[in-house]
Amino acid sequence: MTEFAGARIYDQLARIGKALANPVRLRLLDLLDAGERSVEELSECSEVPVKNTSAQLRHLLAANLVTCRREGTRSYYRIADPEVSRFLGRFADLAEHRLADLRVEVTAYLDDADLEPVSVTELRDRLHAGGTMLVDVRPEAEYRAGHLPEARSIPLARLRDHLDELPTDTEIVAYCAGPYCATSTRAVRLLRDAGRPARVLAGGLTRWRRAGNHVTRQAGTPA
Amino acid sequence: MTEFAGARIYDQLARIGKALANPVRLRLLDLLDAGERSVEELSECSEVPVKNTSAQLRHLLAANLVTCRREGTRSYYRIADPEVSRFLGRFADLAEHRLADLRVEVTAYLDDADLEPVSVTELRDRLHAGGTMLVDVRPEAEYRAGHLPEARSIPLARLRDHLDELPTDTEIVAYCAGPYCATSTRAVRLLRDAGRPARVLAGGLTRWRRAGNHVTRQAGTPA
DNA sequence: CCCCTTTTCCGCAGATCTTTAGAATAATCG
DNA sequence: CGATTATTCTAAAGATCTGCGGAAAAGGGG
Repeated sequence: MTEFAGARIYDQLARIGKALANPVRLRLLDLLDAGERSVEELSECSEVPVKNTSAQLRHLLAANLVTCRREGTRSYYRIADPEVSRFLGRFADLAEHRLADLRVEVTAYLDDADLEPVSVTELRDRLHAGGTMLVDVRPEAEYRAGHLPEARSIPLARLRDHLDELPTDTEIVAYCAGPYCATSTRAVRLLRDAGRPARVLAGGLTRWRRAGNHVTRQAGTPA
Repeated sequence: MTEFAGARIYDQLARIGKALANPVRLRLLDLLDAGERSVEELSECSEVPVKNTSAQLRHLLAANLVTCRREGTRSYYRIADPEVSRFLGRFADLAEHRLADLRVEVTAYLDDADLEPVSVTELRDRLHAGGTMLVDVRPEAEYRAGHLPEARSIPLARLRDHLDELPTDTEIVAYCAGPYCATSTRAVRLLRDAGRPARVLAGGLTRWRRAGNHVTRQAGTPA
């Protein structure tokens, strides 16, 4: 009746939808959103067998959401385009907005209400004003792949050994990968137990990036 | 490694993705984006059997993307939230941006390059300035469900009979449902053959709405 | 109450997607 | 050139989704 194009156009649209229809692929996209990764790294981070990771990455490649670059014996994947990155943020926003279950899962998992999360804008103001120490508590490899300006890398696993290097009078803000990552929450609990005034960055690196802020890459890491 | 929430959070996200992973569902969402519809209307417009339409609508309902309202013996579905509508636009933008195949399909199907499509912003300026006649060429039922301000309804099927009411000196802009709808293209060809200076509105009602412009609803049609 | 319309539920056959094992490829290093 | 490592390809079992026939709700209207 409305004389729409045949199924073909909607088949094409559905290719993008299908790419987003699987939890493993969404997880991989979120990981890639933080920076380029090899298959093995992705597999390790997502706790999905390498073969399966590779298979799902091929789906994402087919949907043109990621690109692949070979270097020696390994393949590095990355988000194809900043447009995709922006879209992922909107996708997550919609999901959070529409799915009550998701909100429940997130708050139950993160459980950071008492840690006084710092918003991205508030953090930016604080960094500008000075007097705040910013700590990246992710594994060092992730820090190298891209981190907040002025952030110091102290992976959660090594945090306890570096306590004496942290001030007791300056506020510490810890962050990790993304909005569904609990590493920074754990870090802040540890810091508070050690008497440090610490808070988490709400939404982690992902939300920082999505707000359009700059991310520092280690020299040598390809742009 | 990164201590992400278990699969649960990504399972929830994937619920939205799955809803977008099927061409029929995407088509239904596009139809609903133009206004509330009953199952039967949707079935007719999308050329999908009623049973199947109903089944797919239940999926969308489960994903919380649409809502349902019963009136007498029939069910009316609609987009759950303007947020969803906005998201659909972004989804289509991403698809068009990333999928070369989609662009090919669209241009091959619409084939309106020679019809000098008018952009939404240009149309708004023209309406403001006056001297442009705006015609809605969709079936009358769709016009009633929601149309552009100042638009006159002349369904494509009846256009030939109403030619004498159309000016020969004022530019006519015709529009239909959405970016993948060819009704307005046909209407403009017909008008041009009849010596009228006509152009199509690029993206139709859908793009007009997505640009945040007002849509007029007939009295009696529930908001 | 029965009949009619519209929509939904049930269930099954066929298609598609996911996961993983095993083989193949591709690059690197002795 | 053979051994090694990282990744992809192939294939197949299992899970999930889709489309549709038949039947059941749920609301009118006579």
